Amino acid sequence: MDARISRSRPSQRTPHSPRDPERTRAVILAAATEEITTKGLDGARVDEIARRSGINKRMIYHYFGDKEGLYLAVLEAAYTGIRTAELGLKLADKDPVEGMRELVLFTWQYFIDHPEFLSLLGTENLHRAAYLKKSKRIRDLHSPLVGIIADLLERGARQKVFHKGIDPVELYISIAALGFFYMSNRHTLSTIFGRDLATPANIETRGRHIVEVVLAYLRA
Amino acid sequence: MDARISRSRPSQRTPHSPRDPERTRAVILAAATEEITTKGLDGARVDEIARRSGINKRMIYHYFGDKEGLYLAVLEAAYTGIRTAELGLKLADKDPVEGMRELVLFTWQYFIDHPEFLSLLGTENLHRAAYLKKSKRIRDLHSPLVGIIADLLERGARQKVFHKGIDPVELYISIAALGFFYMSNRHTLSTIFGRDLATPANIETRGRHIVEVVLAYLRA
DNA sequence: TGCACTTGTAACCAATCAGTTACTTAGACC
DNA sequence: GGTCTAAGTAACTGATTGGTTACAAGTGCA
Repeated sequence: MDARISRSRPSQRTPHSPRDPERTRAVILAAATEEITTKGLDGARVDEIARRSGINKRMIYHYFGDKEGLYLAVLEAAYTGIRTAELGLKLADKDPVEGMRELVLFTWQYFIDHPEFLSLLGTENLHRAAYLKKSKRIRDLHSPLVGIIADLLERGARQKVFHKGIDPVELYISIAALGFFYMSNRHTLSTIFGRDLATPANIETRGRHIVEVVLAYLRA
Repeated sequence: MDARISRSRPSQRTPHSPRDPERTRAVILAAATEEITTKGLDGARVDEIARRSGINKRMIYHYFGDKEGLYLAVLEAAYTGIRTAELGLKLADKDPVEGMRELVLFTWQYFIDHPEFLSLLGTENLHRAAYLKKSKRIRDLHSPLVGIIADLLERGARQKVFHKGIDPVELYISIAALGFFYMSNRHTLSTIFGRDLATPANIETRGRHIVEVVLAYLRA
């Protein structure tokens, strides 16, 4: 969770001055993200978010309107976070195979580093994306990955290292799926298989496996 | 949802006689599954389960103890359902490639037919598998798929159609992942990509894609 | 028949929770 | 320094919700 303290004057002058709306907002958002991704939207308690953040409940309603507004802010921050990270990927002039490997590992690493994003998507899908549909902000936040994938596929096909006719969206979903499912379902899977999937060694192994699967599929 | 009316006398004689504990239990369980998989454990309302099933709340507590007991019964029924279906797969003497194709499509089809199972796993993972860990019944219900996969992998490697050294658990997770993620996250994915992933045509396409990905990975 | 147990109903209760109100304090601008 | 507005607190409220109680009626069996 990134408190994302901006360059506004109060936050910089005194990191914890009595009056600092931006900091207050950020602290509430961080606590809400933690609470909601841990317990789901219905399990999350506004009182608990107030307690954890050390900020009065009144302020939560002041800044976010209601519980739904707070959830939407958490959801928007999460999507903004991944889209921002995705923009850091510069694969336009990389070898297609190496570029694809990098993209797959980037996606995998993002899921490892941001389990709260996985939980949030789980919650949102339980609600049939009702809140996501409400947020024009998020819907306009297109992922650059599909475009990057399409470019890599095209160049790879021209160089005859990838086969032709691969749908970039279908591929993107598969790349995400191979990592997402492993991490988001690690608790039930670990229990059923009697092995902890979240150890560094197993996570490392999984990363190599995902790359292998994807590259094998692409191969000409 | 399968009411699973047993061979007990009352249920058979009069399908809807005033006294029929097994039917009552089954009806409650069906309504609870619907409610819990639709709204999650915390979003589910016991009163609503009573209303939907047409059975008094008192009876729910009589048969299942409390809300948690009811949830556990739903979870156990869901796992029993998939394990039972898996036992129907007889691939011991099939060609490895054809057997694997059949196994992949079986898994995919199961997810299509049982969206409630996907939601339930989502809910359970949000709770870090706390309830699954409590249920010895479920933990003892081993999936035969890992064994079937191990057998197919071994025979495929001997026939030189699959490469060697593939971990059956890692592969099982990937097979499940490629279908699970697509279906369980279809609401957010459909919204983000602006195309309905759940149309029969798209589901059909996805099934072919999953088979391709898995078989390409296995290839010697 | 009568007794014990199971199935079932409706009304109730204590706790919880999202959201509000009345009030205080700090700073900004004149 | 006085006034206006935003930031902040604590206590409250109405509705909901998991769970209970008191009670009725059907069933099996001695």
